[in-house]
Amino acid sequence: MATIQDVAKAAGVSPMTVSNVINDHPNVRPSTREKVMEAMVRLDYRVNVAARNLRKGRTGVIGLAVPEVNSAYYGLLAATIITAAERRGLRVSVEQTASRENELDALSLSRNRLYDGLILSAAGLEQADAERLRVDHPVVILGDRIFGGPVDHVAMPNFDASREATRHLIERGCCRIAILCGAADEVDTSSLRLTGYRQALQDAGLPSDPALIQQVDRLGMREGAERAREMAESGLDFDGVFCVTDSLAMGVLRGLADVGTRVPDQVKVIGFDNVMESEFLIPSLSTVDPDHDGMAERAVDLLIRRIEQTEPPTGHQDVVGDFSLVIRESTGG
Amino acid sequence: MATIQDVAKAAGVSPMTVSNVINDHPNVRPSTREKVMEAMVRLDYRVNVAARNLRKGRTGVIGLAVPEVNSAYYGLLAATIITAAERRGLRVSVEQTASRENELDALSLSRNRLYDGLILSAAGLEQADAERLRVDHPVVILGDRIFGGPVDHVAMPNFDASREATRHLIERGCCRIAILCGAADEVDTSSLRLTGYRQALQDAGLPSDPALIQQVDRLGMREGAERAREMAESGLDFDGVFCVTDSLAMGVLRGLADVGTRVPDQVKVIGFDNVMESEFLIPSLSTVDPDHDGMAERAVDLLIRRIEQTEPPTGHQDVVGDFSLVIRESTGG
DNA sequence: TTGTAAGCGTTATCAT
DNA sequence: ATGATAACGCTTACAA
Repeated sequence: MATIQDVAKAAGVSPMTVSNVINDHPNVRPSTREKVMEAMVRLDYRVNVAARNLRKGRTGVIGLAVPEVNSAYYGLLAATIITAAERRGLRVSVEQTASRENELDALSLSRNRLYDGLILSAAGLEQADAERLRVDHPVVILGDRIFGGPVDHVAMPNFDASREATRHLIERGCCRIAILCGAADEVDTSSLRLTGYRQALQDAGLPSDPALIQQVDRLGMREGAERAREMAESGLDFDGVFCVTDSLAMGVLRGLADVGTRVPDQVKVIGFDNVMESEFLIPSLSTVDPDHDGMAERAVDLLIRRIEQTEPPTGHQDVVGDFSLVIRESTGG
Repeated sequence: MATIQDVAKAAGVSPMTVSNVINDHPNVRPSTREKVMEAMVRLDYRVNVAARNLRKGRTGVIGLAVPEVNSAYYGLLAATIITAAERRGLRVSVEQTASRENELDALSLSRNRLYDGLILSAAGLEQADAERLRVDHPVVILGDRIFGGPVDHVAMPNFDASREATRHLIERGCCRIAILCGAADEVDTSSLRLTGYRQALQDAGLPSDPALIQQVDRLGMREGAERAREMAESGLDFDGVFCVTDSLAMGVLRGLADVGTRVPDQVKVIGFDNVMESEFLIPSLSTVDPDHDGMAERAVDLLIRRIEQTEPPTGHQDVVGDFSLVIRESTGG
């Protein structure tokens, strides 16, 4: 493995000149550059990134930590962040955290030094963990469980969007609307969306029946399908379902089909995320379309700001994204 | 940012002793360890990974480069590889390549030094690029365009599985079976699967009608839906479709629904990949279920072998994975 | 059991 | 325009 020294020797110049050639510094005579280039090719020289990182204290790579990589939503999130970062000349490296402990690990600087900064999409962290976010390293949190923490934060428009989604079901004539969400024990995605749902019911003067609040362990397709079947088979009376994620909604569509319930005729279904798949489902899925691009852009911008500033972090931002509703067949087109 | 030196000073020992504590070396007196630990906590010491990498030449992280992160198949692939690597004590960092050029970049040692090795899921590389794979760095290729190259290689059972999938359609009574694949100009996923399809037709004594070979630009849902509509609207006579990916198949199901064609009654559809979603589609999707776990295990094993061996690489392996068929509603259950 | 010295490969600074 | 020197933070080899 050739080093800068080897190239320098081969080209008959100093290591510094080789470095200048590599980094496109201006003051290199064309003939010298030529010689060096030739030597680099001949020796098949590759820069040692570890050494460069050590010296520069920068890698040009940011980390993105997500709870799972095999999920429609996080896949979309990753793609969006990668695009936004690319525009700013940064590469992205995606890691799966899978557990709350791993989320905290991802934060720990020890793992972190490979990246100039970290975008952490946290599902498991709670307000109680907020203090542990006080790291002297650029971090932006994507998620809903932590506000006003010692860290920049980009969140979904959970309340407003859920209210709109529920209102849409009401406008389409639903009056027994169920919500499918996770255990909403504290401030998290599910509880925020549940609040929006409740508000919409109240706005419309509809009663809120606890039996219609359906909580599942995971927000995945399987859980959605199982619960939908149970709801139908138990004789629960409902004519609309607001699912707090599109994955849940995909499952619900399937579960309702299993028991012969027609969507949207008998029950209307709306999701949240506007995942790529939702457009192609049968029936196609009405859903909340968060401004993924805008939020990704914002998250990357915030992170870059922290990366480039030298003073200790201060004035942390809480950004809430935009959204719109996409109406498709599952609520009657 | 505290360094080992700072900790050493604070604890009244040498940097080496601190290093020994960090790395759990045996010969450290408990009382010394105590002192050092205390100093580390007090100074909030974190090891600088860049420096350690430079010195050790190892990172404990392997890279996984995929064409796109927002795709059901690559999401599944990433999750499977991560699981397999975790079992072997390695962390995985996922990167999106998006283009053939980026795939070659990912290979280039310059990017690569951040990882102990790279698993490259190559979509764009061709046999012509094989020589460029001759890198003195651990690499395992996942994909179908390169065989017998200077690199370990894990491939899907493309031919056999496609033949089985097509045969299944024939057994279910289809005799005008279309295939939806990418431009099959050379050795790649699409052409291998196309060959299996042709073989199955021939096995059954069915004619192979060129009009039934439908090539699309991308193997995504949108392309599947558009092409299915075109096929139906153009009056093409077909009663079965073998899609070379589940994403294509998802689109086809949607496209056929758009034009009022019933699946599986009028047309049967089978996919390839057994992506998470396929179980929950309406109708649920019959598909080839490759042995994802086995292949991931194999890829990680091969990579580790290369990482741990010091001699120049030799005896490269071409591994082909296992598969089974999953029969669901889209071919009549 | 602990410490010293040297070097991993690169680049910033300053000198020539 | 080019080069000498030192330093980034860590660990291996060896000495004490």
